[in-house]
Amino acid sequence: MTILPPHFFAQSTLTVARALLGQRLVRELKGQRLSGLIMETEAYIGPHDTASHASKGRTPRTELMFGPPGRTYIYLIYGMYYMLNLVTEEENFPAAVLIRALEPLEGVETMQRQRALTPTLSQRERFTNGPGKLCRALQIDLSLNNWPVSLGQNLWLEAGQPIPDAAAASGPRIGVDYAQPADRAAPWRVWVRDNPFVSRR
DNA sequence: GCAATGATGCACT
DNA sequence: GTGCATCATTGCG
Repeated sequence: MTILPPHFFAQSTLTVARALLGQRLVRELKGQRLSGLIMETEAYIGPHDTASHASKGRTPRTELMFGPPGRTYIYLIYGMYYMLNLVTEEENFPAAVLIRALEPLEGVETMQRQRALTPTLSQRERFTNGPGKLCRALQIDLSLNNWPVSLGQNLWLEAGQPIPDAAAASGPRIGVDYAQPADRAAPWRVWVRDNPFVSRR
């Protein structure tokens, strides 16, 4: 079992977004392992990407995106969902990868319980197929903000299942209609083709 | 099947 | 006061 090291996240953001597909995200909760393989990510790159929070400049909230790679950037959206990002590239260049979907592997019943799903929504495909949903399922909140993910505690990544190029797809990001047209159209969302755990079924 | 909508807290003008 | 890197439910047909 190999924990992804800090220099993995120091690469270009698109490289990291692609390389994260198939890697295993692990959450340790009260001694129990919850984990899943990453099936979908999105890249937010640099100070001029108007889809990125960092395009507004350095603020207390976006400061982490300007920080060193290999840490989390987590924020609350719509008053109720957390988003999990991993900071990439060198310090002072604001960039991160949003984790959008997982295939749940370990702790599936715990994830289901934390999502408090009704029976009609109890398929495994629905537990973690969206950025807000996976944070709820893995109990990821602001207490994990700015967390170094190479320590192998609380939250980390392990080498998973390599995804061949033929199985990887890319396209425009989701939920960024407020961005400039060029940024809205940039194919910076990456996912595993025909995978049932990807968001927006 | 789909589109429309309400929930809900906080960063930022 | 405005606007979110979302999701589950409702109301259609």
